[in-house]
Amino acid sequence: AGSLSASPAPRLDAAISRLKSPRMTTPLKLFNSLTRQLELFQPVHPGEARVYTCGPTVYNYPHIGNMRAYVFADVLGRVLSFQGLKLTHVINITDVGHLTDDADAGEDKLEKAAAERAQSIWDIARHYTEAYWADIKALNIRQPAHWSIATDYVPAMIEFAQSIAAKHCYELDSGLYFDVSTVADYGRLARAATDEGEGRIEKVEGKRNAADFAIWRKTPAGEKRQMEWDSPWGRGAPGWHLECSVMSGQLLGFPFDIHTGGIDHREIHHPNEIAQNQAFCCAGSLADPANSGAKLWMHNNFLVERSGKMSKSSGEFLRLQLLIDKGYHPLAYRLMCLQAHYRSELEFSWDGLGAALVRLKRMLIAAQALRDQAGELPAAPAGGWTLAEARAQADGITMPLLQRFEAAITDDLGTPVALTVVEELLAMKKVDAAHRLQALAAMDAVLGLNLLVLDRADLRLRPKAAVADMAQVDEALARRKAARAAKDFATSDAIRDELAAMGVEVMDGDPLGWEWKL
RNA sequence: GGCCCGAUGGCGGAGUGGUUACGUAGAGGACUGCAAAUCCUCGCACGCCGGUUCGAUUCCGGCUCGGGCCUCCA
Repeated sequence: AGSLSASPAPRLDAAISRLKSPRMTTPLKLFNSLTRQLELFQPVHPGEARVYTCGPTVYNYPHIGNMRAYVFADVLGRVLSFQGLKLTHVINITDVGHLTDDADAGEDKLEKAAAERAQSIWDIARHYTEAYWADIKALNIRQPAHWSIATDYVPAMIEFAQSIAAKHCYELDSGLYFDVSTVADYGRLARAATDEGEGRIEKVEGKRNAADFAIWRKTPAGEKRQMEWDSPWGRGAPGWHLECSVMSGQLLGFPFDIHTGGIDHREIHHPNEIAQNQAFCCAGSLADPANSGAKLWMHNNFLVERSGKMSKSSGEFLRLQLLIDKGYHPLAYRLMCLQAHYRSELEFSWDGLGAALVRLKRMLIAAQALRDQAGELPAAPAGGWTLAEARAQADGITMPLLQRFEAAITDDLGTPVALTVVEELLAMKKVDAAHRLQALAAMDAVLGLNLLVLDRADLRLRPKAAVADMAQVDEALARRKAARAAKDFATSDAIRDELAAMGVEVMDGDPLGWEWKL
């Protein structure tokens, strides 16, 4: 019903204009995967924003495509903070193993990795958690309020499962299963995931519906796993959908504002999470999906490669550390992500990453000039810049730019357009440096490119494959400098070739002097 | 087989019913002993066929091609 009645746009506009008057804040529009529409963000708790982000399963290194999800969630969090909301962000770490093949059998990924490496499963999890956190830091992703570690919540998961078991679950030999027919509107997020039969879901004997999923996985008789817990349904491990429902509910309370994750989760993991939330919530099976757990579900699209989707199972994959080893600053990758809208697929290529690096370099050069010109910036207010504060500091030149920046960023996180506003700001040379620097600080608080902190020289990362050591480079540069001073250009040019062979490019007219060639 | 999405300049990537995205690459200029870097300026596009419209890259339909999910995956 209502499919051809009034489009949502006028209602949205009306709501926006209502909100606009009292405060100066630009209303935030976000795309809700549940309704597949832009919606006005209205916090569950006034003045607050509570966000849950599906985090990594730590049995392997994250690849840069994984990291796109956290760059996206970080920008979302920064925008919410920028709006003056008190942000509580949770990212989970799934250290309970997932299974290697179908949903209900097969090897546990963590157990498998542990066996292959002859290490404890806990060591494996810690190792990859730390690798993930290193990437988070390198990408200038802000620390969430909580990193929720799944294994810390197993008792809570059992409790949760017990509370829904009678009405919504049934037990099989392999575990406790959730009956998706017991909740209203199952699969609304995925759109028509209720179809049965033709799917490729492997049959589990006894399942009532093809889409039913495990809440608790029993350890097969005679086997012993490194990670297993006692439960009313026998020794085993929680199903992975359960983890997110429990941790988000415990740390943020139902209902909370926004749940984020990769677009792949829209089809299976999140519908199942929603079903669990519905079962758990007071209204039980009839609860509206949109009111049971998160109000708003947001999904970032994939980073893709010509060879297809980056996959952990396809062997070699792109790690952030690989980019760094090749001499690309990690924030160039962040910028690459920001250049595209989070809901669009983004094509990865080394050329594209190089383009982002050049762009970042030029932005930094301009930002540095601005810093030199403007001098000390007044300290940022406690808790960082908000829109209201940035506007209070703005003048006739920066105000319109700030407004355009806000318009872009509050339109479902329009980072590509927001970046062009930053560049416009930077290009207005010799005009009102102090105000421009303040505006830049506010904008960078959202984008997180560290434009006020990074030095251009920070981008000069030595590629791992570079053959020359610094002593050699310095020595050659010194010799060349002497030759140039003596106007011995033949020698000078010969040394330049020598340096080029070492992977070093000289730049005489540039304060930096030289650069590694990528 | 089911569900869904996309197709924009060399590459990446926004947006719009009638006018400029932007970045990078490329071209020209300034600077430089030369080159590079930097700065300035400039070209370059809207998959195909219909329809709606005064007008469509933008809306509708079809086609072609590409991709995703349906199995752990951001």
